[in-house]
Amino acid sequence: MNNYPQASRILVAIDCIIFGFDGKDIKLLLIKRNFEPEKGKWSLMGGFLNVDEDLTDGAARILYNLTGLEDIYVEQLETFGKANRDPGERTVSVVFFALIKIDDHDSEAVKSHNASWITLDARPKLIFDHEQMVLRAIEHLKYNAALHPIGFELLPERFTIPQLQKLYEAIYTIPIDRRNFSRKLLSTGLLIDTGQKNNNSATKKATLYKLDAERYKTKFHSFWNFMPDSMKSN
Amino acid sequence: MNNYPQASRILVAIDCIIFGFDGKDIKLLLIKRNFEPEKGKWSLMGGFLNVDEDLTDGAARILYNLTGLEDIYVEQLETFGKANRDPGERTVSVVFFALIKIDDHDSEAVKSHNASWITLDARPKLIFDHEQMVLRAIEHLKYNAALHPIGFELLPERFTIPQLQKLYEAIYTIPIDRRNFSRKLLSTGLLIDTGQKNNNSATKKATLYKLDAERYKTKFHSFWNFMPDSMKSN
DNA sequence: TGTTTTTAGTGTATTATTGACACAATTTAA
DNA sequence: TTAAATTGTGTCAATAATACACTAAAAACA
Repeated sequence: MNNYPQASRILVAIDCIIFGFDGKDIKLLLIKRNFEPEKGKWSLMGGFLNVDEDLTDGAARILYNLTGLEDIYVEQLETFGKANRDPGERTVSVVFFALIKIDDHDSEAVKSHNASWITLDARPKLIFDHEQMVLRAIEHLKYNAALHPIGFELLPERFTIPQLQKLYEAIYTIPIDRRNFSRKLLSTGLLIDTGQKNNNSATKKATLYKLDAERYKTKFHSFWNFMPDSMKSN
Repeated sequence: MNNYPQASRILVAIDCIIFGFDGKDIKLLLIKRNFEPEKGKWSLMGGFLNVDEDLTDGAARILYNLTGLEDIYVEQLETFGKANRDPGERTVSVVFFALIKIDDHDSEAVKSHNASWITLDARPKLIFDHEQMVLRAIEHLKYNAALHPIGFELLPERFTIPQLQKLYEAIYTIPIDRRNFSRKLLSTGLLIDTGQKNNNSATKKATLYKLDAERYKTKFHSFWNFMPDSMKSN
């Protein structure tokens, strides 16, 4: 069956931007390719869409292969379609944006793909247009973390408000007032006090919170103001 | 040259959501297909990406063919990739979101494509997953028009604040307080008073404004608050 | 044991923004 | 001239954001 005889069939790739947070820096999961083409160079984790596979399933497959995780936070980001973006053959790439809790991933799977967590500002040169994809993903992260509660996806199940603040300071590379930040976050009603305290701390132990899963789901698309207005200046 | 022998080549379609505003209702430019497949049914304007064509050029080509316009506001919206979304052959569709000044389009081109402007809530059943695409586009319009100055793309070069308000009321289907809306819009500094008055009015003539093009360009990505907080409720 | 240092948690005064509403001005038609 | 419709501007109270001060807890160390 061929309803569209004159149209071009094109390779459809999937590339994944995977962000993590180690408590101090935002990190990217990148692979050093031990396969052709471009063997030995750094790139995003990717693959090709199969002809009988849903696009979202393709992204989930690639993410699972690299991280061993099935319940990752994923959004479709943008499709990159410059005619010459892959010198090997015309390929359109659908880029996905993923946030993971950095300690949850399967380190065996990561190792077998020759992948590493790399701090954002220490990232190497990447193949093709992958650097543009990363820039687009950083932009997306900054934009969306200010409006929607996606930051939590980068933190452990239980987290403290100071941890959350360090995350936001890493995303926006600005200092944030501790007291105003705390008030703003607590006023969303998203945080549930677990009654536990953080033991990692060297001094006063901070309260551990978890997400109010119900409220998170139903209010995810409300606009919040997680960042000071100065971030969104005119 | 074939670097990826085992990967699938897939049709890549481009579909365009084209919004207009007639002063009263938000409208969609839809085509009644006079070609196979699905002849006689309604659909979005679309086509296939050529193998040597940039994705954005493909979208511009399709938009130009239908509207005769070259300087349309276009964003890439989302790529739809369910395996069975086109029963004819596996096709991935990249959907573009376009806003046009409804009086600017070439009505000959529109007629020759068998296209019509159709009010949003009077739209017919569409082929394939085009209804989902439209819903996604409406969501995008509502979300982005509240934060960024994209509404102007739907109005003539020179417009009045009451016209602008009617547009926002059509997008969100809520009444907006005239005085607060005016204050909010003027405070953005985006509007330049042309000194002219609108003649269409039956009573008091409203001031015609135009966009401050410089400020529009440089401040486009700032966050604004074009809608009352109640729209973005917790 | 108590003092110092560091980090966490809560409070408050000032300023800016928003929302609700009143009133004056302009234009056409009766 | 008057009435009706619409536009433009102003005010006040409530709310939210910002800048800052103080108290509490925990560990290190004299």
